[in-house]
Amino acid sequence: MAEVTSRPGGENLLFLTDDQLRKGIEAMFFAYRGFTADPDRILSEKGYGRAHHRAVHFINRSPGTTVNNLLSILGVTKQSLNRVLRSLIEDGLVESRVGKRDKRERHLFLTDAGGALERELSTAQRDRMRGAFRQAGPEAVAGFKQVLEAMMDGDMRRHYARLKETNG
Amino acid sequence: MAEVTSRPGGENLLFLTDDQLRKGIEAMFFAYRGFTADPDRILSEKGYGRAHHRAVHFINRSPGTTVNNLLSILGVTKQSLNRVLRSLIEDGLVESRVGKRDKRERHLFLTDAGGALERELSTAQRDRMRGAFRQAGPEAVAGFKQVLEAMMDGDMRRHYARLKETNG
DNA sequence: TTGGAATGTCAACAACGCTGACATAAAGTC
DNA sequence: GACTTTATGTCAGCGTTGTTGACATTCCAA
Repeated sequence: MAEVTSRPGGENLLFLTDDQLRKGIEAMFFAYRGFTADPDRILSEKGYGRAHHRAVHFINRSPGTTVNNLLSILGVTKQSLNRVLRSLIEDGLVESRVGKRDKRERHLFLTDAGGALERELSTAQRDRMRGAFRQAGPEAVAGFKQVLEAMMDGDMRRHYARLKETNG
Repeated sequence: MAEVTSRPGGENLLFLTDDQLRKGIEAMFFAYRGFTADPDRILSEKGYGRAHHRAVHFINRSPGTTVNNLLSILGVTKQSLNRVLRSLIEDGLVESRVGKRDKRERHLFLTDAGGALERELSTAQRDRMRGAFRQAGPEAVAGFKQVLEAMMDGDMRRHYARLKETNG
């Protein structure tokens, strides 16, 4: 698989060799560790985990979102999310309000304390991302986002696209 | 944070706004789900998890590696890795050979069956990566790798750099 | 009004991180 | 040879976060 791959168009497809793909896979693995390292440290000090971070992040992004909507974004079962939400509500970081039109629904909001945790976590994660972006430069960042978006499953790409348009 | 940020050099640093960083963070989250989705499906059918995939991947990449080396690559505790290795050895996917020079060490190898599982998993993951790479194009892929490498912790970047030079 | 769909909660279980304590065996040191 | 350190592994136990199953509530449509 080390030969030059080419297509009718004549473009060089060396970047699609198994070896290049393997490097991409390992880069994703190692980079994701860095991506989560800083929030993980903060969370473990407070007795929370990554699932709490994700819930807090997306509630902050879409205040008033329902449990069901959060489920489809996070891609976990409602039972798994429920456990996390319960602890966040008990600790006063998240508020759950019964829906007005549909009383089955619970609308989720961050409290002031929840907002503070969200800022602490997102600041740490943004600092890491900013360092990487600055080091790599704007063209690299554009490519980074293109590849990541192409790697998503359809459902996730839809969620990503919707959130992209929501300024934070 | 919506203003244009600029530096003495005069370059436009709009790509470092909080909003752009937030998009990068969400892209990482959603893309990583896609990245692991296909192997996860295969693994769950066989009663394994992601930890087994990682072990099999890196043993394949560095046949004869020691448990200790694997630990530092994977960044988990020996107890956690041991649980995974034990099941892989019991199931005949991994072979553990006592070191010749240093008999305390165990050198790890994939058996034929282990190699077959590795190929099945890496083929699925490469297919996804290939689709994303092809869709995004070579310049985007170069940027993707630059940003990911800049996002890694120092230890992980060292492991990544060493593996990059090893053809697979 | 009654039955099914949607929504969310509670209980129990599995995978896989973690720490701590301890056993074994080999290497290097005194 | 005795001692210490290093490498590996086991056992026990715990926490987070996935999973499925059972169930209560609410809404809507037949």
